[in-house]
Amino acid sequence: MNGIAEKPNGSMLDGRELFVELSIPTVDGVFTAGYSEAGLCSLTFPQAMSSARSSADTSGVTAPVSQWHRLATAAVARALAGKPWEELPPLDLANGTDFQRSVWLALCRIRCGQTLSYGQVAEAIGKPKALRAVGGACGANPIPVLIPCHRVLAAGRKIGGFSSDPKWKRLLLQREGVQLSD
DNA sequence: TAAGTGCGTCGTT
DNA sequence: AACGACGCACTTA
Repeated sequence: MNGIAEKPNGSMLDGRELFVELSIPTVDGVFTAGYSEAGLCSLTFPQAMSSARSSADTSGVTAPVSQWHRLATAAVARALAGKPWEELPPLDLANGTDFQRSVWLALCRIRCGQTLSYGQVAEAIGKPKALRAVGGACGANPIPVLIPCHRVLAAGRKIGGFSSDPKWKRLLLQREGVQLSD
């Protein structure tokens, strides 16, 4: 399934824009990473209907993309092991609104094994009353796992929501040694 | 206690 | 104008 593809947000390529999808095989299934000319722009969890394709074949992509993909692949492996990663490729967050970007950046500052509540994230970006909108921005996170939206819990250390299967949120938190109240 | 209802709040569609 | 990956106060059982 590697190669040129449609962007996750549905917008078609305009011919000037680069977008490639490469697979990231892991112990928990095959993730899919999307790259633009600016960096990593999407990451999706293994699909229920997993494709037979399992190798990350970077032949035919530009040098920066293959380097970014090495970094992303290593980082995802570390994340799934519940450990902090060394380095990330540049993240292309151009899709998001200013508000969403401010939330996603705040999430990137939460360390492995540490969690914040939606309210605390809202405070961190200087909009203490926008806690509900923070949930919306988490749901719009184009790069889950590496932009660790799973480290945002509801008040009282309850699990809170998760756009894709909540089992991933529980799994990631458990691997990081985070204890939930429910 | 546990579970359910109502409402303030605000970014997004 | 309606809808949430929220949080709190306030019923009910």
